[in-house]
Amino acid sequence: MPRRTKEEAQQTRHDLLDAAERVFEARGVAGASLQEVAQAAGVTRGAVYWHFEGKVELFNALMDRATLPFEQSWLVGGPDHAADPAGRLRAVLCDILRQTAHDTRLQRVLRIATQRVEYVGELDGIRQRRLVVCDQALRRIEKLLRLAATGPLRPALPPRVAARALHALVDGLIDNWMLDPTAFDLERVGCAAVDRLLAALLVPVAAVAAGSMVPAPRPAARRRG
Amino acid sequence: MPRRTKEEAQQTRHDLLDAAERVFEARGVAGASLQEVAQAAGVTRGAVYWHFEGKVELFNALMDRATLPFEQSWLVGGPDHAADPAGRLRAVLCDILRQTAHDTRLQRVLRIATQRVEYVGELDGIRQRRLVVCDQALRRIEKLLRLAATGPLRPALPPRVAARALHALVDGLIDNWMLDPTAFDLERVGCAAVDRLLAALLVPVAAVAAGSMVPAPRPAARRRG
DNA sequence: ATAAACATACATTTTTGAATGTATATTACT
DNA sequence: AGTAATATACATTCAAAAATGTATGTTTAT
Repeated sequence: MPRRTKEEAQQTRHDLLDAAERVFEARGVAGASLQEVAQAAGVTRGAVYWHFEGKVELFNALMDRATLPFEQSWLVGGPDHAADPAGRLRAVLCDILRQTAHDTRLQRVLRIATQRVEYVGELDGIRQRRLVVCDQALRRIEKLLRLAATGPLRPALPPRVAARALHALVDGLIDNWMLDPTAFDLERVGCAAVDRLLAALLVPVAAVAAGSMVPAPRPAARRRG
Repeated sequence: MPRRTKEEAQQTRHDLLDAAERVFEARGVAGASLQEVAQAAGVTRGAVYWHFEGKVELFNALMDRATLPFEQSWLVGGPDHAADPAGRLRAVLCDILRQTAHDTRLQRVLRIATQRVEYVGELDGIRQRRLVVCDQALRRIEKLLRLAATGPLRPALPPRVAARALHALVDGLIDNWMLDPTAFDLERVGCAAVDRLLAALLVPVAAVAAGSMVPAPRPAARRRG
């Protein structure tokens, strides 16, 4: 009994995206058939092909719905001009960890993007997407680091390198936690780790003048040991 | 013309694993057909089904060949009882980064394991495998941290937490670099980041007594704001 | 001679894309 | 306001391709 009202049609589209999330997480993007997705949504394949060109566009629409509001809330919004940019940076990074640890839907989409899809062919767009988000995050972190350096703090590394380190730490924490969420407390352990790295990256001017506090790590090998 | 000598048969098996590496990287594990793998190895599907039960066992054999020598060289071997455990820890972590940046075959297998396979169904064994390696690495790092703490250094965090942070940093660096190897210099940036985090994790006893050097990061929220 | 090390052929299953059918909202027209 | 016309929102059906697993054939080392 087709031709529901426009709102019902949009509801069907929404249901299809929800179903796709569940099916993709359970069976993988390549392993899932559109038959399974349709069945999980309570419709037939005809509805899928009406709303989407095929599996690729369905997947992209799924990622759009999940990541578009995501990016804007963190990477665009935020009064970075406020005082205490170091504290602001810490808050931003820890919020990401906290949000990831608590938001079930976010976890599902993250799991699909990192463990349930092959970055190949037309689905390689997911890699491009991750690169864009990564770049935005790096810019944001670097900007806050530079702002922090205008106070009584000095960066111990070039801001770009320091930003890369912070981003890699948060990314690695989330990745490891997604492999086994029972392994450790993402928010608690993660925030502690971010605190430590931030402390090492933004040192008081006095400490910089007196030399770094590194416990005698031999300098990086230039060319030969 | 079958039934070559035993060595030739083993060579065929080896060729099949090589071909699988290339095909899996190019088309993804789910997206690749055994026909393509056989063709890339210069044989037919009959040879594949003779040497392996199917795609799953082929994939597992591929991972075994790549990761088994890997684990033993880093996680088992190594005179950790030597002096300067902090320097030893730094060397181990930076060696991982250096090796990853230079070993093309390692990169290919890493890319397959992280971007070319869906962690689902029978292929979910790859997740278990990553968890085992992760656990071994954590133990090794934690052990070295404890050894380092017997000297004039004190860990600024519980060793288990500190080990998790170091591991996540290295893992995140490698993951980000694998997304776009042209984005930054893995060895140089990575070693600098490891140095900084190590410096923050292993602080001189005097600094511990005087309080941490954190630039006033508000303490992690306990329960509510 | 026998079994290993493949190649070849075949039947089955699964999925896809498209084509077609159809009932109902919506719109244009009066 | 009522009604025909049309586009919408699906369901159903179908043909074709592709991949898998197996069964069987063939050659050669031992």
